[in-house]
Amino acid sequence: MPPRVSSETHDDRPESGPVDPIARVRVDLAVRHLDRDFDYLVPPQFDSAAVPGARVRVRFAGRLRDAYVLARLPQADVAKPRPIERVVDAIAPLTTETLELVEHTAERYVGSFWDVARAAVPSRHARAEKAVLAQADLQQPPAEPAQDNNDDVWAAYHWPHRTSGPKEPAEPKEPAEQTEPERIVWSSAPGTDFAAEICDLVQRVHRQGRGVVVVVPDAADVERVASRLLEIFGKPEVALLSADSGPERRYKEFLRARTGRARIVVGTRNAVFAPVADLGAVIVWDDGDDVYREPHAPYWDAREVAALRSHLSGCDLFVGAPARSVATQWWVQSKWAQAVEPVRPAWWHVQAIDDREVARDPAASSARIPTAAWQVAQQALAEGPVLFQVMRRGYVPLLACRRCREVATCVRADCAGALHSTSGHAVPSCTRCGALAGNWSCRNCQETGLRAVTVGAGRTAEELGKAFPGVPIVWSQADRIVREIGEAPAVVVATPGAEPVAANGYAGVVLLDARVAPATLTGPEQQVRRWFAAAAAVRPGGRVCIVAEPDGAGVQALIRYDSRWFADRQIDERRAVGLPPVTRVAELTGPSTAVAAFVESLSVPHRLLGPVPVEETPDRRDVRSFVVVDRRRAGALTAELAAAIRTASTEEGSGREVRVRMDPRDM
DNA sequence: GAGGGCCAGGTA
DNA sequence: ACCTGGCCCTCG
Repeated sequence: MPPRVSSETHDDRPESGPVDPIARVRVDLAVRHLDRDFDYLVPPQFDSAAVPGARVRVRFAGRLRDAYVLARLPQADVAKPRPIERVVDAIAPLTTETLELVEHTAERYVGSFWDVARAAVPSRHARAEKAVLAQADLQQPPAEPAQDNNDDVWAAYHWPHRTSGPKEPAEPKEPAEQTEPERIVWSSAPGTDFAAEICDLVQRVHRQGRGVVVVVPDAADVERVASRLLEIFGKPEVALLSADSGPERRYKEFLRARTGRARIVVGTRNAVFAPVADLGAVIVWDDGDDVYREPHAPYWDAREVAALRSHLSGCDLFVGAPARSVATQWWVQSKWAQAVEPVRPAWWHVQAIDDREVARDPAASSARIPTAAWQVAQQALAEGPVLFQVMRRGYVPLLACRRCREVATCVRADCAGALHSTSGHAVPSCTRCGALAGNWSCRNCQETGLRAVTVGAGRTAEELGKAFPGVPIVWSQADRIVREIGEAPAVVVATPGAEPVAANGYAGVVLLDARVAPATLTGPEQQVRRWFAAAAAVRPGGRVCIVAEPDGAGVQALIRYDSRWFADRQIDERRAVGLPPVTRVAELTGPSTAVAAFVESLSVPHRLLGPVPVEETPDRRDVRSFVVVDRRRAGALTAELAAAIRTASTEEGSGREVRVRMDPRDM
């Protein structure tokens, strides 16, 4: 990042026209080699509005384009800069702090400034801006926050530097004071409420008079955390940034944060960039969730952006999750962050049922649910609701030939989609084209009978309903999610992430489909994360049962309630094979010659994995390669890849089709 | 990416 | 002397 002169350093210049008459801008152009600085002249009428972080219209190569002002300078690096045409907003969307964050994020992920800025700033809405400006006069002083955290929400944790709770500064920090930011990762103790913990952290930051950003996986979590915060701080102090609130509302909330009216921001992924002045802390909840990876280029990761923000701005960072992620445990190992460990309560008990015995269990009424698990559920149901976690949604998501066990495919010759069945009496149908498979016969052996390969939540719910007559059955999965249930006994069947919140916790939790670990890099970590998320929803004294071999590392971690230990083991394994987070990785996808040319251009010492063909693009012959480097060389790697992208952008050929993804969550 | 300048080679 | 096409460079 080139050093930049800020306007503040030139206050002592003579009073002749605007002090720094030049705006260094980044223009919104779809071409990567033009993602660099250009200087424009600021006419006097725009002097006060064209500040760093402001959006302006400029003439570039003869056409009007949007641009962000990065800095104001006394001199341009060209003889005759063109003037800025106009300033777009009454309120500059970015602060100097978020501007810097956007730039560094683009650099880290080998992306363009505008691709990141588009994620950081919601689409402009003039009416929303007008409304926020109109509120300026009738702004009342913030209400005194209600103090209702008498009971210590951290009672079940070991904090590193005191008996409980984050450090409490005696007096508000001086802005100039350079104290080492506090970086904390915590994993939930069983039966605790993450929303209460987050609220406590927010209150501590707020008491210092500083702003705070809370990032959670989805809109439902925003709702859950915000409802508590609104109760404590009142509506004006809290801004909600989630995609499903509509463009006007969203931009309004964004500007309430930007103008300092709301000092607390709660939102999804993109909120990690929220322009909060005098930011005291960023709080991220459940960083292991894949939704933190932006699906569009340059594929930034909100957890890493939060870390970058803490690094750049010196704000505190709190990352919590039901289970320690490998990434945050790496922070702990490298002393970048400190861990807050849950204290395993005396009542914690996990029964692991070896599924090798399930097959031999004559009393098991389902091949999947051993007798011991039925008994656990039966006992717990006398006390309250019981959660069954299953991996697959639907009824029977995958069918196969009864005789030869070949996966059953669509009856239409031109469609090779797999068959599934949506209920006990429905005709199987194709998952791809929807065609009914009433007259199916096996392509391999002509058999017409089908058998279930996997069992979904629906079928499990049906089986459990028969087993526990009179007990209400709740079936929750992504497309038919149930958010909350009461404290009455109920059988709850849910897929990971769709577990309803039980009013008083679950009396029992049964983890099914736990036998096979997915064979991907982060598969075991994801699996453990799902188990902990469900198991931690058990109420004190409740029972947890997992159908898996008890000697697996993940199951052992659950039994000991020690996800940190599991993450440490994962890091050991990654270290042995030289994979992230011990190393850093760039994933290159595109036409094989172009990917090869990119790799060829690298001078940084690296290890190459691949290329392997990409299955997702059957129409094209794309390949994927992974460039693995020592962590210390990651900066050199991103710089060289950025140079390769710029070069390819000016050239003919397929180089422009190469996609770079830094540090993918899975490989 | 798109427009403009510039040189090469062809045409009146 | 003038047109045309292709290449490459710049764009502030």
